[in-house]
Amino acid sequence: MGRAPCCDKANVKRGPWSPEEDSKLKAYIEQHGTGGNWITLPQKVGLKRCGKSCRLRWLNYLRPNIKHGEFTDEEDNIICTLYMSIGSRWSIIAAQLPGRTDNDIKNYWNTRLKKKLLLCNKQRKDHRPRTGYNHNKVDMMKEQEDFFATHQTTNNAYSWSPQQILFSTLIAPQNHDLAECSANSHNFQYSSTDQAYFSQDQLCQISSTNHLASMNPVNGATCNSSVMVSGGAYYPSNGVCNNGLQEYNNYISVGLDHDVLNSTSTGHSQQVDKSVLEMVNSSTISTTSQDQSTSWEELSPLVNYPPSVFETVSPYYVFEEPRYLGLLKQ
DNA sequence: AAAATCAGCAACCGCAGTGAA
DNA sequence: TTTCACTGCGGTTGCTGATTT
Repeated sequence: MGRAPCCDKANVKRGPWSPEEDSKLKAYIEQHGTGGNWITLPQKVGLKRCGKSCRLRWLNYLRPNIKHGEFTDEEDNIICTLYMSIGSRWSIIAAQLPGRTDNDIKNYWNTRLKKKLLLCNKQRKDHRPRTGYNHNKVDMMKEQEDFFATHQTTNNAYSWSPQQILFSTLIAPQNHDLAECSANSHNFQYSSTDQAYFSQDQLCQISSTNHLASMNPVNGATCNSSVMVSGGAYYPSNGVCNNGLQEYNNYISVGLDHDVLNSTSTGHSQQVDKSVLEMVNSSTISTTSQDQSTSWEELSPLVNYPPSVFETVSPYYVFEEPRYLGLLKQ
């Protein structure tokens, strides 16, 4: 037996809403509220619309304080940062942008922001050589030194942006008992329970279960603020968690070893992970329903990696030997 | 000027989660 | 404990105006 339809599709109006319908719905809800039941609402209002359609119209267009029009740079940054961290969880992202709807943000990302990012990336590539798998070792050494010079702090803790940490969790192995990579003064471990522990600094514990990555302080670490409302994400910075969004631009850009990513896939439910794997496997990611695509080569430099992941016995070999990441069984 | 293509966005669809009965 | 109505979400579709050929 199939699911009962939410309304009689033959007798409901579809397509764009007329101003009259808008004003009827708006007036009714402002006076009576939704009554907690969208299905019966159209009848009460006197509209030949599906309840779901009414709900959507109200939430995306009619409700008060909806912001339409251009997104600000700050909004762009928030969307990008959260997308890199949690993927296409539009409702969560929308919760961080007052007045914006998930639908708005989704459309904005799919039609404009993604292209904008790619354009930025292209311009950046024009100005500096790309780091990556084939990057020469001297350049990589210099880049790492620059990064650590910028990020290492007095108590020997690095600053991590939330997406650096969360993304590293997303690419963590799911089926391995325990993968570990250690270097310098830092250890970085992944367990098969999809959690990552910072064993050296004992700052945070990450879990990305239930589609939502989150981090919680352990062993006396302090956290001042949460980056994501729903996820309760924290990250360490100088032993204290600050606002990671401000640090979004302080990233180290690295190329991807496709073997590493291919080795991390099975059974992973994270949407970011899924899209990454799609990109890796097909070399392209679909951006719209039309035949437009964005190559992984273009997007990969936009994804940030925690420096520790790339620290190994010899950090300069890490790009050539995925097993050093602890992501492949040896 | 007309046709084709593109871009933006509102709206729809179907699935999963939730809670009441 | 199970069933089912309802809600919310993310992916997709298709319409419309703008731009290009």
